[in-house]
Amino acid sequence: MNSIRVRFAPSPTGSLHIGGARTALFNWLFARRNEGRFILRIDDTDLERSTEKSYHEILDALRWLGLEWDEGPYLQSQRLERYRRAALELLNSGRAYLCYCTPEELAARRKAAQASGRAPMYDRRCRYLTPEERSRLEDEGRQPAIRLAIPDSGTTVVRDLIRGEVSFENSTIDDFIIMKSNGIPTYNFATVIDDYDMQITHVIRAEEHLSNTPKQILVFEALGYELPYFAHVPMILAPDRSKLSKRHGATSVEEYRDAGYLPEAIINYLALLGWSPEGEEEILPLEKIISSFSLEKVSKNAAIYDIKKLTWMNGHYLRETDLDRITEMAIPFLQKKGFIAEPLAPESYAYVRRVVGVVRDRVKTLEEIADAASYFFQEITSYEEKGINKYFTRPDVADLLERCRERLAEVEEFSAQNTEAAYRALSEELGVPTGQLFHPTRLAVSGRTMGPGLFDILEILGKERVLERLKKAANYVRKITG
RNA sequence: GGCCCGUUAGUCAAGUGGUUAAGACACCGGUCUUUCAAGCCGGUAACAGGGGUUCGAAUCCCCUACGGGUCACCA
Repeated sequence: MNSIRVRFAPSPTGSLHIGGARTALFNWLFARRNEGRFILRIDDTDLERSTEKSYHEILDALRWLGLEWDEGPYLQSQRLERYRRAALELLNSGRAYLCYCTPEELAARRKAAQASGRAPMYDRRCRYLTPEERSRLEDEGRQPAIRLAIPDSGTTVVRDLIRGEVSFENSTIDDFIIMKSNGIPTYNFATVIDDYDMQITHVIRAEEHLSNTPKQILVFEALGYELPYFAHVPMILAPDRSKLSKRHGATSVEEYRDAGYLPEAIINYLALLGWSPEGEEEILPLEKIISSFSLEKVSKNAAIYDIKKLTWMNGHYLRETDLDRITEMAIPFLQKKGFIAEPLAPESYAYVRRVVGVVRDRVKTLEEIADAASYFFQEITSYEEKGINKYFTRPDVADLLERCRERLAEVEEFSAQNTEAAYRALSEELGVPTGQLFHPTRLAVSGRTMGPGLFDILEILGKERVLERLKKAANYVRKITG
C-alpha cells in the first residue's frame, strides 16, 4: 500500500536543538496521525563536524521526549557506495559533469564576483570542457568534484503543503556540487537518494530548507525519481527575532531536561509553536495532539520561542501529572543536591513522595522542587532574613514558640489535622491571632516565610524534628532580642 | 546584493468578504487564604503602511517598509 513515510534527518554536529525537536515532533505526529512510519536518519556526511557524542545525544533526547522511531537510524556514511553509483549514472547521462576547480579558486572567484556586484554563482567553466582540457587538468593532479547541470531556462516549482506553490527560475540556481572531490556526497544530493530509497512520502522540515528544495527537485528529476510531498514548517526564532542560538540561553532539549522540565510539557508547548488545534484548549494530552494534528493547520510565519509559556506549562504538568511519576523524576534532582542517597533506599520513597506532593504545587520545574524541599532533608542552618525582621524581632515570640512547642508535645497522633486543631485552640486561649503563631512557627521549622501549608510541613517533618526546631528557634529569638 | 518566505496585542495564536477581531502566556487588579503558589473573577493590549477591487475588507490584488531564510567541495 501507499502508506505514509516520513523522516527526521538531523546531522550529528551538536545536541538536539529545540527547533530540531519541533521538526521531529511534527514528523512524528504526522506519522502517528496517519498510521505512517517515522524514520530516523542521520545525515553524517560532514566528516569534520559529525561526532559520535552528538549522535548519542540526539538519540537520547528523542527517546526522552518519547519520539520513538519506527525505522533506523540509518547512517548516510554507510551508504556512500550508493551515492557514488547515482552520481555516476548522472555523469553518464550527461546530467552532471566533472568540475576541476579547486575550493580556493572558487572562493576567489566568488569574492571577485561579489565585489563587482555580480551574483556569486559558479561560472560553469567546467561544464563544456573538451577532452584535451580535461586531461590537462587531470595531469595537474586535480581531483574533480561532480556538479549537477542545471537547465539554463525554465522554472522549478515546489509544491508545498504549507506554503502552496513556490517557483524558482532555473537561471538563479547554481550548478551545485553533488559529490565532493573526496567522494562524499553533499547534502542536497544524498538527501534525495535517501528520501527516494527510503520511500519517503512527505518531507517535513524547517523553512530554512525551502530554498534548497528546487535543487533537490532537479536531482529527483535528473534521476527520474518520483517527487515526495514537501512541507516546510516555520522557523523558531529567539525573542530578538534572530535565529535561536547559544547566546539566547538554553537551546537544547537536554538542557531543559537537566533544568527540570518534563517531556510532556516540552512536547505540548512545541506542538503549539506553529500549529494550533481546533478548540481553545492549550493543555493537550498527547493523544489529543495526535488525533487533531494536520499539516493544513501549520502556520506560515516564524514563531518566537517563549520560555515563560513553556515554564508555565511545565508547572501545570508538574501539578497535574501522577505523583509517582513526578516523584521518580524529582529524585535525581534531590540526589544532585545531596538531600537523599543514591540509590534511594526503598523505605525512603514514601517520605520523598510526600515531600514532593506538597512542594510541587508552588513551583514550576523539578529543579525548583529540590530547591523548595531542602528543609525536609537538612537541618535548618539559617532563617530567611526577611522573616527574621518580620516575625523574630519581638521578645515574646520566644515564649510563644515555647508555648506552641509544649502544646504540640501533647499531640499524640501528629497529623496535620491534629496539629492545626492544637494551634487554633492555643491561639484562642492566649487571645493571640493565629497568624502570630503560624508565621513564627513556619519560619522556625522551615527557615522560610513561604511554602506549603504549615500543618502539612509539621506532619511530614514529624513530632520529634518539629519540637527540636521550635526549641532551637526560641533560643535563637532570645539571643537576638537579648 | 540576487532569489524565496513571512507580517493580527510584548509573545503564541483563532480568523479564509459582513465578528463587540476568539483563546492562551506575560502583565495589572480582585477573590480565596496561615505564607507563597495554584484556582476562580475581571482588566490593559492587535489586523505594519499606502494604494486599489467591492455596497462592504484582517481576509482578494499591487506597491512600500520591516523581519526571516538561502545563495559553501556545511547540513
